[in-house]
Amino acid sequence: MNQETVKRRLSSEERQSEIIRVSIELAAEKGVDSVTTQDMADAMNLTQGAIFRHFATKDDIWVAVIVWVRERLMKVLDKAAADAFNPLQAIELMFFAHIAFISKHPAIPRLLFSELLHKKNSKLRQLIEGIISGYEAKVAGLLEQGKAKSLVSADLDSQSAAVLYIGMIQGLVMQSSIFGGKRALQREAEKIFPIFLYGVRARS
Amino acid sequence: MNQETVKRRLSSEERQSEIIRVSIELAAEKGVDSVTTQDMADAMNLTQGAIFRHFATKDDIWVAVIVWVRERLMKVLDKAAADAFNPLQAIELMFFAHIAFISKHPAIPRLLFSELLHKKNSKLRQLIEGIISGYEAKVAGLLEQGKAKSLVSADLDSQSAAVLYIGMIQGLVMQSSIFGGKRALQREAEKIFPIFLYGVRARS
DNA sequence: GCCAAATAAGTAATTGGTTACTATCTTAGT
DNA sequence: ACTAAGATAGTAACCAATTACTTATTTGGC
Repeated sequence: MNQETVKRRLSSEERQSEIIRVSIELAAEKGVDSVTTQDMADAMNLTQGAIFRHFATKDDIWVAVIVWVRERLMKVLDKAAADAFNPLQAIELMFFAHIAFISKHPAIPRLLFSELLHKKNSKLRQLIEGIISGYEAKVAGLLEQGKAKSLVSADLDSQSAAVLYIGMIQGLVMQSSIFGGKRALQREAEKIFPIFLYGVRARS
Repeated sequence: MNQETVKRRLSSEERQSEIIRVSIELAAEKGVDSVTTQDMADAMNLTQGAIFRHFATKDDIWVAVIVWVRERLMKVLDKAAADAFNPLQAIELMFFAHIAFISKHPAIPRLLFSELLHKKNSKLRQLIEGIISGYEAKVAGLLEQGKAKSLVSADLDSQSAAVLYIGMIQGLVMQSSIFGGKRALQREAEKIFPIFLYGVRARS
């Protein structure tokens, strides 16, 4: 046994982080619903039962994953928006920051936009709903600010535009899931965003 | 036992149709992945084993469901597009026909846009990919026709616009899945489509 | 038109496999 | 030596698929 495969014991906190990490990886590979606790254990050279030293139930793992995603995603989005000179640019920077985030973590959209929603688990459902409706509210708010600065069409329905914004991301994810890898996602994002922009921009 | 509950034997063809029907219903209620053959059997007052007189495997059921959806959806879309006076109107009519179709069969988007894609089952994956890419091609083609008639901006990327179109539907589905029922879906659709339209239309 | 034989739909029970979760024992790290 | 992480070996529930058997429906020869 070399240094690499020596079995070290980690603190529960460290293991929780590792479980969250491998869960996201595995979800990217084979879909959220088909990730088993055995898969997780295998991915970190642990026995299946050991998982339950650190999480009481499997659902708790997904809750922790979603919380992790929320924190990271919000940080990325806020940071991107902070660099903008105007509300419309803030939306643009957020969009491309989100796409870059997805490129790095392909499981994210699958976690937020998929079947997980429809399980009875209300904690998970509530979390995901909170993230998405919060996101929509943020986009809609920026669009309203854009209206005040005459950057955005005055008769635009901001809420609907925010739905279109979210859908744009979903569409891109589906596109790349069907046709290709990460590079395609970035490239397609650059082509699709101007269409959205024309849709919301103040007409001259 | 009254007339209603008398157990009649149905031909395999009839049973297959019934299995497809209840599978779609159940998928709408509890998500595709959590529909069991027992659920199906219960929903049609049959024993679980009897399902396998009519389909060799459970996957074959989902394949049949997707084929059914493809046929119905394509019929609905073609019919809608046929009534249009120009390519842009064709896209609009298709869009609202699709929304109406989803309102009637809420499981449809969940079947096409969900985890089912990511299973190894290549037959299913191929089918769904075919439907979506065919749909995109149809929308992109109409947009190209729109360009020829100067209805659509000449510098529009039709393929990307088609992705946005698909995403618009996904966004609406997610919206209504989170916030509400069918009426909301139709109403939101009417508010969101003009934004897409402004995005692709020829600028004056 | 009748009826026995063939066919096919349905039942009940079971099989083999998977999965989340647990009880008990072991051992690494401090 | 004590504590907490991990191993081992379960259990109960669930699920797709199969088997042996039953019964409804169809069909072909008269």
